[in-house]
Amino acid sequence: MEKTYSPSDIEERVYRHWEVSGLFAPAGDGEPYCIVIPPPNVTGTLHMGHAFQDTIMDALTRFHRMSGDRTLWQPGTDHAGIATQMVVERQLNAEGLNRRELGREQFTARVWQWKEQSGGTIARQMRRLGASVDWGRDRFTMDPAMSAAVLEAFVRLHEQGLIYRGQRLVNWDPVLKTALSDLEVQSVEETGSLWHIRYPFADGAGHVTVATTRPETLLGDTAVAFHPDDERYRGFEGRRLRLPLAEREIPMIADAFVDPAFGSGCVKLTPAHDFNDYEVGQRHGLPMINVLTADARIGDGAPSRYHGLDRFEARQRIVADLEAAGLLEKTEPHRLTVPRGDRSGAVLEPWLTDQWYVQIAPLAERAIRAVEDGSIRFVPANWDKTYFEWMRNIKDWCISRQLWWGHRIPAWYGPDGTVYVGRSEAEVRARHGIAPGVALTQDEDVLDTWFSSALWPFSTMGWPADTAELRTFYPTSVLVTGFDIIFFWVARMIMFGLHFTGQVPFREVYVHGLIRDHEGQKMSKSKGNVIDPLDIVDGIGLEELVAKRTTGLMQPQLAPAIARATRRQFPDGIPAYGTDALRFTFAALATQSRDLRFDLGRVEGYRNFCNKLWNAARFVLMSTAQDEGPGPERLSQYDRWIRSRLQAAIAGVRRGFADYRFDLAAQAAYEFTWYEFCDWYLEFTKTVLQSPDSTPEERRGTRRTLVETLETLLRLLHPVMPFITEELWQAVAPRAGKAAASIMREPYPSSEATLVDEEAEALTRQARDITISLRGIRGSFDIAPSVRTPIFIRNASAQDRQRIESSAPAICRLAGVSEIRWLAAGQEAPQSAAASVGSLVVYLPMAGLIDVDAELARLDKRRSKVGQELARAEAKLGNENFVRNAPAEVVAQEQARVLEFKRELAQLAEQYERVASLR
RNA sequence: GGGCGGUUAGCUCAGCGGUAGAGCACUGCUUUCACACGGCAGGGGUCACUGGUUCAAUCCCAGUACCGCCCACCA
Repeated sequence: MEKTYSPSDIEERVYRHWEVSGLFAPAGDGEPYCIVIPPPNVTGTLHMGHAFQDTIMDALTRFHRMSGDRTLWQPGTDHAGIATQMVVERQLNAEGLNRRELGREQFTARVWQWKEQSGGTIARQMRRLGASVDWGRDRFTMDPAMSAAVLEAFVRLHEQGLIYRGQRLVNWDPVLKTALSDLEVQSVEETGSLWHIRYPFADGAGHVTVATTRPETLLGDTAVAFHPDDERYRGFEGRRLRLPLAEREIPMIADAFVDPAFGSGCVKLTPAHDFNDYEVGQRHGLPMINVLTADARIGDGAPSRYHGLDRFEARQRIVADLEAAGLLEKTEPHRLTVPRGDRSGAVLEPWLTDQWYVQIAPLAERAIRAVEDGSIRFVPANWDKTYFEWMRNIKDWCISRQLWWGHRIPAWYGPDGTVYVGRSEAEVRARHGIAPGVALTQDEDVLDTWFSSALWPFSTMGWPADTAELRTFYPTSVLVTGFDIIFFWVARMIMFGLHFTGQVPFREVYVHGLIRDHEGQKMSKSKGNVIDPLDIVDGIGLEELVAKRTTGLMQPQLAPAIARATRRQFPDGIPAYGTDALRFTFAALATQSRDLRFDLGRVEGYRNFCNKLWNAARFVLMSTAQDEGPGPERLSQYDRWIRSRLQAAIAGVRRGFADYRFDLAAQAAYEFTWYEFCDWYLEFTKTVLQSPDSTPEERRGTRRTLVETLETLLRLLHPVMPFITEELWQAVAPRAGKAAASIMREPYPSSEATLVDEEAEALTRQARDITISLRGIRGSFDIAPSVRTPIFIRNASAQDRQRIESSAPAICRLAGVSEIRWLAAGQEAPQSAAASVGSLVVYLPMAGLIDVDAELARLDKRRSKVGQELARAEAKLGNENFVRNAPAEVVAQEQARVLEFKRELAQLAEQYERVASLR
């Protein structure tokens, strides 16, 4: 074995072995356990957030698989309608083409081609990250079977009256020329203007003033409203105004929606271009005048001199015309929230169109109840508040998109405009008796991508058929997701799951934080702070990294700054840390926080941990390469100690998994491995294995313990660090009498109470405390590690003496002790430095070497610390309320501490005097 | 406007009604036969602030300040 762990030699080979051995498929007849992957964009690449999420899902999957559950991690990808279509359209633009020229069929063929070409990236990345998904069940949301599920869901909802087509205001993206759902609208606060405009009365008697941030919509105004209780406008209801520029007459109306304190208390109403105005318009039966076209130019509803103007040009023109007419009272700067499309970034328009909607209230009601009654549990629990908040205010879901890439809406229109919904044109014709000669045209639109995503937990299992998968794995066990898609995805899966299957889609939702860069910034291409997870695994040179970050930018002018920052942060590029180090970092990062700062320094630390484990295994293998042959065994106190500590570590890691606290699980595993197994136990075993005094029985016991502890530890670590543990396990397991194709299906360790050994722990604790005290003294006097000295111990009871003698070889080895001598009461120690260990005093003689001042300073420091503690403890006990009210064991503990402090202080004083007398 | 978080060592974060922790960084010693991606020792914190509850508060409660996120129809 190499001295240094080299992940690149191992990972791909090990993964291939797992995959060809079919180890990822569900097996056995244990309790079913299932996670469906949140399907990433099929043409995308995995970013750090995916890698993080995949690590958690894989750790859970491996944990449950090893626990004997029939475990399925269901993989798949998403067609990502808008995102993918935009990418391909951009490709076309670069070739001087556009999708309209190509036509629908050719265009979608082109998208499929792009999907085939780039679709393998994610699978490759996931393999590299060690994801143990069942590749045999890989799904894509536009696979025939998935599409059939979408069709079925749509038709059923329609039949049940839960999908309807209607004309109403929708969020319209004039760049992408499609409707969007409320969720796809980003509210961005921006600086604009507030224009105060005079609307003259039709009878020429003065005017009212209205304030607006969107003067161009004036052309579509159909009323001006004020608050019914507003004294200033008492009796104005029904008065007619002459709408400037459009020269139409519009009424004044009263509606409680108006805030009298804002501006003049009068608001213009444009029911066709504003959601509020629309509602007021509905209440008052106002006409709706559409003045915008699909690409947000001024259209037919407006006076012809404005036709064809872009909305922002029109705004300038209209303000100028108003000013010329003396109707512009004033203009003020104004902060306002602007709705923008989350994909295009374009300012959205509320626009009157025909769209398909899901009537959401009946679905939401059940979905709320499922979380209220605990059928679904959020982890951390607080997220249910966010969920309820949204679900209780939810509105109907606009599901039609004016795109070509996606599931086409299964609706056909007859020549008279009648709408028929069905699974196919043939079905529609048959059901409605439409003659072959009558033309039917299918709806041009496709469904919102999230419509198919909402079916994912059961469509991947074969729904609407009643399949074995569905019966076995549905409801799935847990959904692992970021909080950013609770509304987009989680809520909709719950609604659809309950509606179509009558069951929740998952029992738990583990909501993790979002991976940000080391400064807490969101990782994004335009910020230039993106790290490809595989670049951490395999490493990347600086130039390549700079190139990666600066090519394909939407705003190429950012490239130099990004290049500079990258060169500063990674002057030598990124070294190859390996998958396990990255995965361990993710696990350790998975606190309950919603922002998780990713720092390469931590990866380095956990890479070192991998190396530590590697070398520990190397040591175990070397130490057990030769043995005494079979025979009786005897476990030393150290053997019993590490076996006992291992139980605590197992319990800690298991608790972490059970609570979705991967950070705590990682910490428990790390601390045991490094601070107990490596730092102490491996050192202890040297005293047994390298001492001529130890018996064959003892050697056998220690060798067995070394191997068994490491073998168990590897299984304990495997869910988080699959590669290194597999590689080492294959070497170590045979020494423990085990052999298997993989560690993957070996049982997950469980904590066994019978192996907890208080006596061995106490014994070892004492040996450790003595060692640590002596090292402290040696450290403060700069005694070279090679110098060995005798020590003296005072106050040892017969039991202490027996115990310490049994630990003597370890103390001698680890603390540079040549010999342990005992001081009888009243017997003087030679010139020494001293330390208290429980009731014992340990002396380290320093004949002639002792630095009197240094030792006095050291004693002083300790004395002041102990003195402070003592004062605090005594003050507590002096408080009679404490003694009366605190639990007896707390009081007793405090009393014990006082005794301990007093004893140590006395010893310190005595030692101080002895040392001082040497001056 | 509503909702939800956060504030603990230089940095990133755990923790928790009763002795304040880790990683990284820092200082000193150390290349002895698992590991220098190592070992040993060490420095560093009035746990944001103010009140309250309690025998006891970093922890529970209330308020304040600052930071952040989400939702929302105020022109």
